[in-house]
Amino acid sequence: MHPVDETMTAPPGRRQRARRGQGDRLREEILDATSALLLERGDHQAVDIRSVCQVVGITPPAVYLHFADKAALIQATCERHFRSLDDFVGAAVAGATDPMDELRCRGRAYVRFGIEHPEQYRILFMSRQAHGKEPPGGELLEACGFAALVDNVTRLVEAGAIGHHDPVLVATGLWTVVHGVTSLAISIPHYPVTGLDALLEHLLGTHMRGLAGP
Amino acid sequence: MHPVDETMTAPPGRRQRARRGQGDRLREEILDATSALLLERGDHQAVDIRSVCQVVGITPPAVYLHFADKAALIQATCERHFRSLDDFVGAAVAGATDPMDELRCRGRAYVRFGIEHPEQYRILFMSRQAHGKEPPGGELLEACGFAALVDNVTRLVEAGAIGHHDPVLVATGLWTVVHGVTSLAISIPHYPVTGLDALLEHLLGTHMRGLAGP
DNA sequence: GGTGTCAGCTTAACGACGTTAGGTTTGCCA
DNA sequence: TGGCAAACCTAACGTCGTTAAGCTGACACC
Repeated sequence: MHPVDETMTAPPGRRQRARRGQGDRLREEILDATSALLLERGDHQAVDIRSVCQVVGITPPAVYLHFADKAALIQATCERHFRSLDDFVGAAVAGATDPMDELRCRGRAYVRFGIEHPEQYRILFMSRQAHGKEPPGGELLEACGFAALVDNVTRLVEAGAIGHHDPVLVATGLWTVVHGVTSLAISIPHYPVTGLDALLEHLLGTHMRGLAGP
Repeated sequence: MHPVDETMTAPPGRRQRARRGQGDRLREEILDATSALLLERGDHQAVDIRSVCQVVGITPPAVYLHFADKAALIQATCERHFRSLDDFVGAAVAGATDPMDELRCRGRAYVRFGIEHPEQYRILFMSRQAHGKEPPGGELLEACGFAALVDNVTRLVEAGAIGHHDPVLVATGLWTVVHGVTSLAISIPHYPVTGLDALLEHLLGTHMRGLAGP
């Protein structure tokens, strides 16, 4: 005699408890559910703990066994999601003909990834205390492929394609530009009036020309 | 016989009701209180309606006679605050020697103003639905002095200092760059590693050089 | 096979917040 | 001097994040 018909669609209806050492499996399930709800509702304020729990099939306090609070949950969700940014940019850069072209591909891919995942981008790069006590060389920069960007710039400097600048400064400047585009595109409706692609190409072109100078 | 000693410090203790046609006066007082709390707590989520009411000396429902909801209140507070941006930039530009220098002053002033009022900047230019159904030529652009920026660029084009570009495109690009700096400076601790002034000058210099080209 | 233990949850509830329905006071005009 | 509407209050609802305290079932051990 079945106490409950378990042939139904999985989640709503009590989840079976994890095995002894498998407590961390729930953590991943919570992240999955949060990710889905974040995508569905497009706003982390609209994602509430109780909804997440309903999807997973647990009760609210169980969340706090794996995450300190809601902010930590949302943050972890976005960080996990953005680990794929590096791969995404890497794939976009694969067909680049030279370091200069590579840099442009990098910028285009970054902006595209950000715009395709606006809420995650907002939380990671536009929220208040996103990376409160992170050390200067924090993992956020790695998450957004900053090391690869610096490497790209360094190759350009060595090739003599751009003047003798500090690669870190140049890379930070480039990141700032593409972030500016991404950030405004996410937040401001009807931005830019002139068309996003046109603006991005204008910015990349202008910036590259400026870097090539003295 | 006094029901309550009204010689105390004004706010906590019932506010006297406004005159017949003066209901809008309360609106301004609510905005003042919200502004102060926003500055004090540095986070619009930490500013709650009840605290605002306590400062003003009213009860929560009175707020809803003047603002649709909390978001509208916060939004109105920031918009009112940012009306001074245009003046601030204008003052910074007053001593400029030529249109090119003026443009740099404009950029520096914009970044400075944003960083000095981070929470307001975040709400106005980095929040989700900040300007939901605004028409393309919305008032937000005016608030940030976009018209003056376009004018500045137009003068540069006419003077032959930069190539024959679309002034609106160039202005949008410049706005994007300074917004990128401001936005990251507000959100990311330890940004930029190379120093904020150095980065801003690098970006402005690079961009200007790029604009001067073909 | 029984039994103790502890990871892995649950039940129940607290306190704060945004918001609303409905009442009450007060200035002003006829 | 009434009446009316603007201006505000009282009281409460529902939701949310979060916590204290208890249950339960998988596993190690005898």
